[in-house]
Amino acid sequence: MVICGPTASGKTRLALTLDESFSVEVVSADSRQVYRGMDIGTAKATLAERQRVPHHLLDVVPPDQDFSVADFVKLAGPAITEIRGRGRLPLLVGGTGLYIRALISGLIDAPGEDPALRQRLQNEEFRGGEGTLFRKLEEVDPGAAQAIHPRNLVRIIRALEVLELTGRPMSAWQADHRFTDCPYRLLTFGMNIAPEVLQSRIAERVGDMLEQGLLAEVEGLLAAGYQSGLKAMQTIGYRETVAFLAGHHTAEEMRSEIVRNTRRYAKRQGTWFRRDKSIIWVDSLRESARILSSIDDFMND
RNA sequence: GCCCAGAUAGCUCAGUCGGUAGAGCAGUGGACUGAAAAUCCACGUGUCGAUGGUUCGAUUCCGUCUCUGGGCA
Repeated sequence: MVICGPTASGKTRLALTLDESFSVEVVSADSRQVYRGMDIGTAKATLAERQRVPHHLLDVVPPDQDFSVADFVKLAGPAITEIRGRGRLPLLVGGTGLYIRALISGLIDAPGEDPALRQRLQNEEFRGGEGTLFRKLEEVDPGAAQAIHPRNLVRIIRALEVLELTGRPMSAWQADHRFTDCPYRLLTFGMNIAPEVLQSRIAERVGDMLEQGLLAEVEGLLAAGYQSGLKAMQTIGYRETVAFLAGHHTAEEMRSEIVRNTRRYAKRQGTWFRRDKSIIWVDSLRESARILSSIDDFMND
């Protein structure tokens, strides 16, 4: 089973509720909760919650180690197999849409990132001026160039990287793949929550994080040598706090920036999940009966 | 009480030598195949403070009023 939805929509709470009726273990599908030491700002399940229900894919790498979708898939697949081996119900819970999709439907079979190559490409764009890499992509992989916006440098670089590493265009890899494999029988719930409710929950959660010591957590990470340039430190809540500690803005600005960035993030998550027509949208507070009966049907089918 | 300056999009403001107006931010929608809490794209009608006047036509000019800021008493 899958529980997806925007941040602060109550996914974890629903997972814990389901544990009362089924014997579940949670597999977290969250690109930030994988980092050790980043607890408050990523709203990780508490230790008490983790004692009640086992959680997987939390705290798997230190913040200075790169982690990607592919790493997630490599770890989550076996975790699910193990849980089923124990006769328990694996519950994939998280807000990182790409991770969920990749676990369910796989990825193209191309190699992972090559930091040196990416740096080289980045430099090429910088020296040649904006649009250099896109023009190159149009030449070497017109299919990918058509699918990628000329200013989306991250994706342009990835497409060029795949071609350079494999000798085969990204668009060709994608044409073969198309997200068709699915080794699982799935029941997917999405957290349905009114925008106004979500907004106030986000503001409330940010307040809680600050109260619980987000500042101290970030100071600790910086003191441990995890610098602000790391991908992990670009996480919402962390980058704004780093900027505050550096004196770039006031405490109040920091708070409202975190809230605003979290809201925008939640919006992007909504866009991602809305596209998935297999999701059963539920209001976890009011529809627990409906959720349980959906699960019942699913189990007995 | 008197003088001056403002009042235009949710906010900050620009502008219309009289022909019903546009930026930034905020916001909304969208894309997404190894950076995904990342990255990227698209979207701007609002009694132009109220009211009377001049005018073919007023958000724009003139009068009065209201509110806000500043100054003088």
